[in-house]
Amino acid sequence: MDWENQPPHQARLPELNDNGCGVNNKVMTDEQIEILRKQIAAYATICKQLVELHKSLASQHDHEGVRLGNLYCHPIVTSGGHKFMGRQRWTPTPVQLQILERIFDQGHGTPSKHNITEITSELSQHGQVSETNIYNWFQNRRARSKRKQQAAPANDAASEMETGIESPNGKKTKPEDFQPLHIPSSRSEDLCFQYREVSAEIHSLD
Amino acid sequence: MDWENQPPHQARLPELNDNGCGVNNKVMTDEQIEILRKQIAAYATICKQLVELHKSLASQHDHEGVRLGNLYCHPIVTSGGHKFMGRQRWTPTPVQLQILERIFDQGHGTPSKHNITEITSELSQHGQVSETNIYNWFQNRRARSKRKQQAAPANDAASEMETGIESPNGKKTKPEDFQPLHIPSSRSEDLCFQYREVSAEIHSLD
DNA sequence: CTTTTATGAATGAAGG
DNA sequence: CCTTCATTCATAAAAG
Repeated sequence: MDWENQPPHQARLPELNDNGCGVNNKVMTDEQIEILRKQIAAYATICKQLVELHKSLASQHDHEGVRLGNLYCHPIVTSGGHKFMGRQRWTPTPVQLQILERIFDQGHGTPSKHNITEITSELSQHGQVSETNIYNWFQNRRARSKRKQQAAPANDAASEMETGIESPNGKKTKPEDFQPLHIPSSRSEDLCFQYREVSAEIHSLD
Repeated sequence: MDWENQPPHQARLPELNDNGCGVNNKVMTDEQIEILRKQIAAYATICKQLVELHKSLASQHDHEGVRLGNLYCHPIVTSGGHKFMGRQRWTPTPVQLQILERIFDQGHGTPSKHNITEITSELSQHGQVSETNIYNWFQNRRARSKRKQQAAPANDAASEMETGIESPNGKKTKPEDFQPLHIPSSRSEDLCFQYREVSAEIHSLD
């Protein structure tokens, strides 16, 4: 990695908005904005995939009690007590999450019983998981996705530049409100390809 | 990773929508460009760190589990000293808080949907707030109120409790427990990042 | 400035 | 499906 060694300087963009009017403010066209969005999206993809990679790599070597976050049944036999705290809440690994998201985004809002079984089977290759987990996940995902959609459509051509309001909170400011650029194709096979490409693009950005 | 540490840029032009040249393309201000650039910089940083992490992981191939499975961390790069992330959480004003507390104490254990809207409406007169904020507030308030009650008298009645690992010390468990060891590499506490962060970043692009 | 605490928000699971 | 709860995560605010 060497892209972080760039000297500090201001973002320089191709001056294609210089129409000779004497105005020298730097602006971006829709096209440029789109490019930037794609770049960021590409980074998101890479980051996700790298995390997955790490995750699965780690899980290979980590058979021990994983610290927080990971599933782990506390077989702590209720020693002499009548209360056992089975701290056990499934936490999808990044790999599993990606798969789930993909399936969810593929439109099929119908996770039928059979599909659940299939999905569970697939996810099991990346970590402990049960059908109930999958069922719940889709249930929650759908409900929350829906709930988010119902809010914050009141965003017209408002520009926060002039308002002076520091709060980005218009209505419901949730990260998942809309996904206009929810990652371009998350095919994990394209990692290397995307990696190189983005690297190059980043350089051109500066 | 220093290239994002740049001095305040010089050209700032708040208004640049129409320069009178008849060109009607959408444009971005320097500030907006700066935001985008920093977002990309953040991704670059993350990717770089992840790659390094991966390298060190790979080098110590069959080592003991390098718990990077559940990377937990704070900021997703704090550059320049600007808050460019849209990750801002709502903080009730004293007035709002007072109103909320009053409503909560009024016994209404039922902050139903309609009430939420009403309350939100009222609080909006005292500051920016959303229904989700209110919903969360009551949710948290109830949960924590409950937990506090069950923790208070548990001080001397601990005789019944087993010597289990879990030690409900009353309040919250110490977060320090979660970082027994991280990667055996340098500055390991800096290269954590969470999936959620990336998601938020991406979505905040809009 | 660093560490700790308080609390807004995210989410898996349970109930209806 | 929808609501509610419990637990955890992340961060603004407070403490040192």
